[in-house]
Amino acid sequence: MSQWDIYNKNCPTRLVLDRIADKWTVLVVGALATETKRFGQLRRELDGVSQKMLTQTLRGLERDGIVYRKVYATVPPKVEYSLTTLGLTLVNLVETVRYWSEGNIEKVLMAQKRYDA
Amino acid sequence: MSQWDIYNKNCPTRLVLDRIADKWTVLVVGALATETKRFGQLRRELDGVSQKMLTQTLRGLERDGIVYRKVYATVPPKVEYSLTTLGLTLVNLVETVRYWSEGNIEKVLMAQKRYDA
DNA sequence: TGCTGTAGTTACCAAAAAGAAACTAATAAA
DNA sequence: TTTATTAGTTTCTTTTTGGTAACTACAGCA
Repeated sequence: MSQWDIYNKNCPTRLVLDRIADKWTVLVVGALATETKRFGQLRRELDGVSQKMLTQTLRGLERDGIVYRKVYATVPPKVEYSLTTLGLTLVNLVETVRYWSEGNIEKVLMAQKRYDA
Repeated sequence: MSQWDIYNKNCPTRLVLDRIADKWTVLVVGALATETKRFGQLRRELDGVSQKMLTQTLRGLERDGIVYRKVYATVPPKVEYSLTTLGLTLVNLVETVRYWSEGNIEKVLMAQKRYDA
């Protein structure tokens, strides 16, 4: 039993919850699970993400020590993103989220149909 | 290899991702993991949730077949919420999220301090 | 000479999310 | 007779979010 409690409004763990219970976070961490990738690669992979949202998400993850950002001082710029040790501990979690979503979508869609009727 | 791909913008699994990669969803499912609860109980447990957000979250989860809502036609009203079979398959996932948050908050806070300096 | 490519930042605007407060119904208790 | 109770809904307002477009640097290529 720790001092932290996510059910308490003022507990800082709420901030962590906000970060990882986030669509783009799940997709970014999943995309970086196997290999280092450049900004443009991520942008293309995360279909539908805007440049702004991707930058924001990556900055947040970098700040939280989940993603490592390596900048090459070249022109045109080159920036590589990878998971930190801490970030790697999230991989299992986000893959479970993905598998759950892809594995239960049919049930969810059926439930929605039933509800809407 | 299924027909679903969460990395595709138009894939309906994105909707499921939006639902479960959500702060209140994580907390609600966690709160209902062990027992059926009434609306007011949930409201008190989920510190900081507004009535409106809780209602919205519960409706969404009910629509997706994750939460079951049982209404007693009494006055004052009584409504009980519980997890469906589908909802129960989410319990492990949301508990992992909670444990990760509570277990890594210190590392995250330290990383933030470093980044902000 | 001028166009392309990369990984951003910034400003602006529209849309959506979320908070606050007021209102409901019928019964039981004070 | 008034009041409290429960689980909402509704309206209004504020805040946050997110999208679009414009701008940057400089090397390489036609």
